[in-house]
Amino acid sequence: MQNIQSIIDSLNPPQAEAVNHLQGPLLVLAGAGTGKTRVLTTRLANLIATGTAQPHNIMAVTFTNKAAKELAERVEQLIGSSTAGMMLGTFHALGARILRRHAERMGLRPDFTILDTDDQKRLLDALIKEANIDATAYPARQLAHIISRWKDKAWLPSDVPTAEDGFAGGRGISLYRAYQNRLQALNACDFGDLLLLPVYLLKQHNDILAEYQNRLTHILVDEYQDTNTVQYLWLRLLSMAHKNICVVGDDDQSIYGWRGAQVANILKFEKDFDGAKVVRLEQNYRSTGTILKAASAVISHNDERHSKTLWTSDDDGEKIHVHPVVDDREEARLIADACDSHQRDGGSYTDCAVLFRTAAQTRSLEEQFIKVGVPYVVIGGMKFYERKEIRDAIAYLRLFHNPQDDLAYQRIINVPRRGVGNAALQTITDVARERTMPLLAATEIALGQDMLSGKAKGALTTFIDQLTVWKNLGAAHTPDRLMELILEESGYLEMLRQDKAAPPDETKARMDNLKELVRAMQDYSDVGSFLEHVSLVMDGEDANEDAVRLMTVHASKGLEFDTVFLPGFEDGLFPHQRSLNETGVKGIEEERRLAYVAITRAKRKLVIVYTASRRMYGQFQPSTASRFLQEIPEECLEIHATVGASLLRPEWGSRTDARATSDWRKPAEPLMPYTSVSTSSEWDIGERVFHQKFGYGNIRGTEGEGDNARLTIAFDKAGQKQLVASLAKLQRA
DNA sequence: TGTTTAAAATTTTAC
DNA sequence: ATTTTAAACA
Repeated sequence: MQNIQSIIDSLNPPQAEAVNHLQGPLLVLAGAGTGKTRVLTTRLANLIATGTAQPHNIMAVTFTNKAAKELAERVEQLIGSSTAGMMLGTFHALGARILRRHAERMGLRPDFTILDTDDQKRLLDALIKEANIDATAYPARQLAHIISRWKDKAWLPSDVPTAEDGFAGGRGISLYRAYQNRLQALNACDFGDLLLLPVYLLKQHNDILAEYQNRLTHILVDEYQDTNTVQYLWLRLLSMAHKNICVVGDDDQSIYGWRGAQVANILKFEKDFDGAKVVRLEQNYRSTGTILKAASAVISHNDERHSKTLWTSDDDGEKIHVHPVVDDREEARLIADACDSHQRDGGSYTDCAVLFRTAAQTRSLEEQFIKVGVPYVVIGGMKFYERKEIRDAIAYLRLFHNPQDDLAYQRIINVPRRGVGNAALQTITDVARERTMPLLAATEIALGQDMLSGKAKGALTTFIDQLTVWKNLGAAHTPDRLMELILEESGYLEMLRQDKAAPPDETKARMDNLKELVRAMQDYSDVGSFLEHVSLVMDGEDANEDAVRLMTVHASKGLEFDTVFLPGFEDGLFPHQRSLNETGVKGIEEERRLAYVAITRAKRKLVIVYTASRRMYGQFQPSTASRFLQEIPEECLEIHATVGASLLRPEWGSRTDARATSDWRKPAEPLMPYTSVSTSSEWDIGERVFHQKFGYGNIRGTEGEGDNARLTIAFDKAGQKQLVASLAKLQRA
């Protein structure tokens, strides 16, 4: 074990104060780059080194798997032994662990399946249709989001106030109830349940609560500003008895309000936990003075915050580079070129990160990076486990592991094609419903009673037999070997090989992905633990290759880079239009915190880019500089107006033009802060319109609001159609 | 049942 | 513009 004391001696006074405060509630307000992780790990090590707590007495919770992993590794290094006995992990992972241990009490079996968003959507879609609700007007996505928010508030169906139910005329709650019943029947949980059910478990069973309270005498929470109501209740229940809870966070970096996070949790901590000690970390060790000044200026426009003053002993450093460009193509080229010259100058690609507001911006950047030949990795993009072939393979495993998993059954029963069509599936579904049993069991009944036609009968008999064979082999084989066997014997690999519609390189990529999956499975001793890994550890481990990092601003939280590029710094994109017209000042404040996070990722150099015109939905949209750019003091900035840009927007002028410095940030058109540029909700019943394909028509009805508004239009020639207002490109006739 | 064609949806952020 | 989903067709 390293000498903890010598490490504590190297900390600055507030850091040391936090590390030495081991009993009672503690709030550490840690600004960006102030050594938060260092404090967290050292404090954990100190708990153990001083004998205040044994590893198994400690619960340490983070939000991402990456953070959990880093925490574990660094603590292990400090204490010189494993953290295996510690309750250390993400909220979701720990929730799953608790829930599996006591599954029966919540009406589940310990081997329950964790559904991903796709399964969830599919299930809800079926329920919406069963309830005879128009799925176009009330999409499953939306319901999934609503239910998720309810779960964030720790509401079971019976807890939801009727007034809160705006879905399909107040039918959301009954759909939620039906959904929970289906989940239970499937022996499955969604992500929200991993947080919600443990809270109910602890609330309803005093013996279990007492057990955890006795065991977990010290609780540590990272990113406390991102906790939602369920997580808060969870922490409260567990810490009630001993009050040894230490939370670390930064209200200025709360960017998950849309996921139910309550900034209020961190703002009211001192009230919640009487006598809480508060420590502020304000010395920044990451960024230059200029970057810090810019970030502070931007965030100071927010009202709801613990005010704090970040400072650094570092120099001002380079000014922040601002590049107005013509369009997103030039934007991408500029960034790719800059990364290239950074590398030529002796830097490495890994120093550079491109952070954008929306995932959709990835593509144009990628294209340009490929063209210029700059290596890149997309972090948190299309995740490995979301790929179709991977999900198919996993569906086989799931059905193998949990025969009640109807969703997995539906996914793969006719993949590869076995001749099991709608007719056969309907028969099986009927049997299943009649006898309330899973589809797989129903299939066996249907086969036994000879209810299926020739082709389906043969195919399903073979399939059931195969499953039995795999089941028998399961014990003898390692999971990876079993996976190989299933892929080959089910004919899945053959299907990929035979797929003539797919280009050869894609077929190869799919095969490689499956090989990678098999390889990943080698680390697991049984199918169950692998499936747990799959559902919870979605962030793919990134190789340490020398490549520029591309990611959303959300994905960048907690990271730092020498050089940061911020493309798309435009009103309507960053801040995003959705947040502007939705929640008024709340929305813009969260966007501003997001901008704060983005800026503070940079250690030395920050490059902001915005375009005059951006391709969106396949067509060009004029754009103007972000209002956040105007919140940065001018002395922090250095503007690089290119020739192309000044041609397109003369008012930008050139660098040498004295007027340019004062005018460049003024948008060409007056800002319309809280209204949408699109045609949303401007349409009224009875209006006469023209559509490119359908011709002239009259609006018969409108449904919903904003960009999602749906119009029912009776066209003269084409008949009645339902169109989404923002996509239909309607003109007034 | 499988293939072709046309319409609708996508773009907020993610555990 | 590109991708996904539905429906019409063979």
